[in-house]
Amino acid sequence: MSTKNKILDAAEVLFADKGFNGTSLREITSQAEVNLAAVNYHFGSKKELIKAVMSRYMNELGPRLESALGALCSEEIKPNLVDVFSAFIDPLLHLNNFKENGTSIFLQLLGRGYTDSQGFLRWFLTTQYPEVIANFTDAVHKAYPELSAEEMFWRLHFTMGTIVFTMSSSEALIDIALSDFDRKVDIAGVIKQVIPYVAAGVAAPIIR
Amino acid sequence: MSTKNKILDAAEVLFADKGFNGTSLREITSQAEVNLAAVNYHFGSKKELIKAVMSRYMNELGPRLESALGALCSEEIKPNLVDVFSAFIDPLLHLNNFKENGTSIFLQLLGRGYTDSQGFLRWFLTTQYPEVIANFTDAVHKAYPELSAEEMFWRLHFTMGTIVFTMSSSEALIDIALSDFDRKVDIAGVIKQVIPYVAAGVAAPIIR
DNA sequence: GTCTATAACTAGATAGAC
DNA sequence: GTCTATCTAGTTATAGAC
Repeated sequence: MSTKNKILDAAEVLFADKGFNGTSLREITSQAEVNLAAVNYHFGSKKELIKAVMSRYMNELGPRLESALGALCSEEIKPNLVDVFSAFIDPLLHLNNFKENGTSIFLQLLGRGYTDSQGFLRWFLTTQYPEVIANFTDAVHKAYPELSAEEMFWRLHFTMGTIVFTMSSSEALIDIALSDFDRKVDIAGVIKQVIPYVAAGVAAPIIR
Repeated sequence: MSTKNKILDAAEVLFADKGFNGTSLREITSQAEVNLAAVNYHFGSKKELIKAVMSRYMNELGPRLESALGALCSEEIKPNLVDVFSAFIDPLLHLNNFKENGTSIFLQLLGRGYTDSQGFLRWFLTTQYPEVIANFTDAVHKAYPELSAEEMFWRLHFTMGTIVFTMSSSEALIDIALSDFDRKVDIAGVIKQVIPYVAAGVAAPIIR
């Protein structure tokens, strides 16, 4: 296993857990069992390392998400919103094959990127992967054409917030579900819980 | 104006904007135009300062929220979920009288507290202000008694996520609404947009 | 490519004069 | 209660030997 990958593997777990600001290069390199200087040698800077961590996941997720949403849009019959959100399940869970706890780590990273470092990751995703976002809004529009572009903007953002925030604290939620309700859930279980919620939210009556 | 309050006023804005980890005591004291050592003199540590910032808001919000939710629970007729969530509007907007942009700042701080510093603020709120949470779950239970305690737990967490995440990035959202849709919204407008969404989410059909 | 050593800087916290 | 000066420990990043 290469030094570069050792760094990426250690960094993503620490970033997901403690945020980008909250994780030092020293923690990463000692966890990865490589020399401190290796990060700057292989990636140039901490910021570039963050981009590399996210890109590795996006390159895995993006094509699968595009084809799942694309299939939904090209069907003859109109999809419903639960179908649209359900299209995310397989691509997201596939990240668990790519990497242990990959789904959970990726979604936590996404949440960190939105709140840490004042939205630099939002910029990164929207400029580097705009086709994923376009695919999604197309699918939602097909499922719910009455929704205006502005309403769509608001509701998609609320949905993003729900998912990302839930996943940022998914470990705590899984612990609470076990201790308070004696219910053993994993990340797939959390995703299945959240889909009816966001689908209903997006489909809510429009009040003016 | 006392040094203590000057520090609190400067700290809350910086914390909301850049997170707790992302804000140094040096930034706070220079913004507040007080000496660096004053934070440790008046608050003991950075962590205690964070608690003091949150307490100032919670002490303002808590009683108003309790009476608004209490009124709803003591009514003869069953409230609906939109009423329950709408009970938050006045107490939250009242924070704007207490402090310029108080509503926005408080909700951003809440979001920071959930994601920064590995949930220490969640612990702080649930242990220091449990009656606010109990009031809310009672009101939701009265509006939607079919929801099991476990479903309630999940959906209230999703709701918290939606609100808090939305407010963390409310400035960006308000900018986008203006530039892309020529719509001028303020923080009250964002709250009114989000209520139908979360009410529908909480009221979503239960799938097992 | 990988290492040690260290530069250059920033963090939170404190001792002690006033 | 407020200041300066400083301590200790942390940070990212780099120069240069191997």
